[in-house]
Amino acid sequence: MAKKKSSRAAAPGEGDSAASQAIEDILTIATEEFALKGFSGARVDEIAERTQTSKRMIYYYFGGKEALYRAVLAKVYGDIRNREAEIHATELSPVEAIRRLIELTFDYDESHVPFIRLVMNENIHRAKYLAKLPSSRNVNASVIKTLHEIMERGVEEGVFTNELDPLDLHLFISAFCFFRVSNQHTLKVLFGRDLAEPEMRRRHKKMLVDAVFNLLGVSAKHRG
Amino acid sequence: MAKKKSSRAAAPGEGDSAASQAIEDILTIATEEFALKGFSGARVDEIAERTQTSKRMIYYYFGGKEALYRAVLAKVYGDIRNREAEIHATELSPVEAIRRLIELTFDYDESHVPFIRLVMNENIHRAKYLAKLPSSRNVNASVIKTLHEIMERGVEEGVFTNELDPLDLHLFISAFCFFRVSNQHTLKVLFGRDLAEPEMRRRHKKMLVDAVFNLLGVSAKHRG
Amino acid sequence: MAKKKSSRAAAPGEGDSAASQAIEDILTIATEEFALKGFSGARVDEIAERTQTSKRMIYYYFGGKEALYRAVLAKVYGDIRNREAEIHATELSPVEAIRRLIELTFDYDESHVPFIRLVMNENIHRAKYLAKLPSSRNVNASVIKTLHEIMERGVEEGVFTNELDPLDLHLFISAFCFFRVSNQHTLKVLFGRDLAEPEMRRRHKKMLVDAVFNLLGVSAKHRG
Amino acid sequence: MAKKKSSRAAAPGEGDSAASQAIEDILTIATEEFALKGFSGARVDEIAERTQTSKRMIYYYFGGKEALYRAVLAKVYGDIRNREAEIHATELSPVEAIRRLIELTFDYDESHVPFIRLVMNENIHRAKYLAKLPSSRNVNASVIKTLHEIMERGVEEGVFTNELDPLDLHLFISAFCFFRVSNQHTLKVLFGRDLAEPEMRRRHKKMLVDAVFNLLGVSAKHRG
DNA sequence: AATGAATGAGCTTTCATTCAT
DNA sequence: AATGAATGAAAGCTCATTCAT
Repeated sequence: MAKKKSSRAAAPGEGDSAASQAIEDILTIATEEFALKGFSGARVDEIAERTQTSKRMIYYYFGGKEALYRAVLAKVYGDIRNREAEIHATELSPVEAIRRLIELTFDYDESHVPFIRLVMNENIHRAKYLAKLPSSRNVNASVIKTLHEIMERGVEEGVFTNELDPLDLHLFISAFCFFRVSNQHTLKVLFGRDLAEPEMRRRHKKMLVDAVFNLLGVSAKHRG
Repeated sequence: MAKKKSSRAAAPGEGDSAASQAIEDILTIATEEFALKGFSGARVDEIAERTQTSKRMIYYYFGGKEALYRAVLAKVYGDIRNREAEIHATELSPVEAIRRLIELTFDYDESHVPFIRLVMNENIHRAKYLAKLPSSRNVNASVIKTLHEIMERGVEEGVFTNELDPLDLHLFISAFCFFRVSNQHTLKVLFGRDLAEPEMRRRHKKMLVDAVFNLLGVSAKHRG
Repeated sequence: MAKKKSSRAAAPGEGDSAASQAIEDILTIATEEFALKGFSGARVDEIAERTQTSKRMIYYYFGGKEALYRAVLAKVYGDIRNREAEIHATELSPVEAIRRLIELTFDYDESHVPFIRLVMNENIHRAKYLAKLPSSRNVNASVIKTLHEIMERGVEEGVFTNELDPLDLHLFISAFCFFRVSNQHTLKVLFGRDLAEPEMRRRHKKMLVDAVFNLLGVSAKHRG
Repeated sequence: MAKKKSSRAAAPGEGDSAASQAIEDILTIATEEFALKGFSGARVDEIAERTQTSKRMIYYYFGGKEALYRAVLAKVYGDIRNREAEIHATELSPVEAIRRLIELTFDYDESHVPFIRLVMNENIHRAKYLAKLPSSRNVNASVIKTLHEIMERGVEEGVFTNELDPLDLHLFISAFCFFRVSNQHTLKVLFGRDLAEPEMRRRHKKMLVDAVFNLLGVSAKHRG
């Protein structure tokens, strides 16, 4: 890599200097390693080896294994906001917004295995590291707000005939989407079925959408 | 070598000798430690220290850290069968059997946090150790059979107007029950709510039962 | 094996009781293991496992690893006497006696690899254990005496025109016979040749006989 | 990983940095220890203790006990080349070259006990580690070539009237020189004689030279 | 006389981290 | 600002041996 760059400015994390690139590189590899092996299972040596930089740099830039792990956590939790922004709930009918939200969650979880695994790992550690993140508190508040808004509209329009706690609904949706991915390996061993089978995927997605519409009391004719 | 010892000593838990007791003791503590810290995070030293026996004995009885972990895994997965036996599905009406099954799963997961955490840990390790257990394959096959039998009866009696894949339904139920416990810590940090709040527990349980009855097409009058 | 024998007499090592059989069994396996891995490399556990008896019995009968090793050493060094008895030097002409001695040594070493390896191992340990054997001192004295007697006769008869120190000659013969076996593995790696090849064997044997006759000043016509 | 380090660090001994010195230091002590106790008998702790560096450094520089042992092996086998270079066979008459070669081998083996012991140890391990050395194959090929060249010249010049396989002759010479050192301890115990006694040394050396000249068919007048 | 169960001591190895420039 | 070299502490594991009957 570049040895000497005269301008070494840029706030940590956004610049394009050699340093920033190294940081990005480390974060990418670290995300994979922590997701793959968990916090205790991951090895600083191994992360360093897969990186363009040296082990020493990890300490230089991040301070230690835990700090690196926290940086990884902050990154992946930050990425979720992008998902929610994509819903554009206000532009859709309540029914479509819900359907969209579920499908997005379903697909996001399935395609972001490292994120799922990091969350699992956090729970193994009783969210110890997540709790230390300054950004952690309000990360998911927006989902709740979005859900709340959709449900309010649905009730007003008379399509949702059942009121639910937004958090309950969020958990209900998240649980199934998350579990399918998080527990795929034990499920594979126990039942000999791969949850990624396209047919099963489709069935599961539909089942979840149906279940949510049922809970919200959406009549058949309103489901489109 | 150690394998032979292990299989002989740790065998069916009938004995009550001092050895059997020590083994039981080790298994109990090890279950807690592995559940608490995961496989990599748990320390043989620490398990030994909390035990009546010495670290050396763990190697004597089990052969190594991994073998001990596998014994723990075998134990907790074995315990699940007891839960299922408690359902007595055939003695109940289909509706009651389903309700019973859901409530039992809900309660079991909530009251067996170590089991939940061990399963999480297994998934972190891509079910590597579970796959090595000779008993792993048919552990959960019985749930599927039970579910299948209940659903068949429900359809025959005309109370279930919707047919579902038993595995799909099992996953649907498991996901919510499991997720509430497995992800309780990140959820607590993110939403500031404790999922063990009695009110929320009740609401969640009811929500799941409702959702399943909806999926099975059970009319309001048949739900009791 | 037999569990209880009423008569438990017999001095250690010669009787035919169950105990004696067990001792013999242990000695046989121990010889193999010590020859294979050396003193430090051999494992009491492994010896016990390959034995009909238990590890505990090794301590019961022999007292410990070192004592067992010494017993093995005593046994294999004792066996050598049988070799020398087979020479019947006095019944042969000096030339034939020498030839016979060399060929016997050559063949014995080649066919008693464990013995060779135990001697190597002893030298690794600076003959520490051999020195502790009560029988060690006079073990090989007889070879020297035999050689001395043959050479004396040869000189008297005028067939040996050169006088040699019997010990020197013994070492000269032993060295080549021993080395071919003891160093066969490194030689194989270094030169890619297996010293057990029949042709090479024959050549080596002849070379040694020739060399010794030369040293003893045996003229061509007397060599037969 | 460590392999990389090892091969980089322990590489051609040209460097004189602190690291190189530490490596040299470790290698020296390790050579002694492995020669003294064998591979299994030697303790990493003990090597470290006798070293200027720590046990940890041994793993840092070499990667493990086995790797260290292999490095030791590579070093001592490499040193032999220096011996052969000293012969300057081509500058000597065939008779003198042979004499020189024998005397050098005789003296080298006697003054390099650790080397002898390491070779013994390798044979205990069936040359397992030597076989893994990339340099092992052609180490001794040159001796054979040298011998071949000398013998060819001797035959041409009419001083060697007997043809021999160079490898056979090499083994013949090596056997005696090696055995005198390798088996000195058991021989001391068995015969009560120290092979290092100056008189015996001289006699043995002469005996070997004589024996070889005899095998090569060198007449008395050509021996100088 | 015979033995299953237990174990202290010490082994090799690994880990995240910091020194020194 | 950047880094190669070094390391204390502790991890998992193995060994010959002895306890208790």
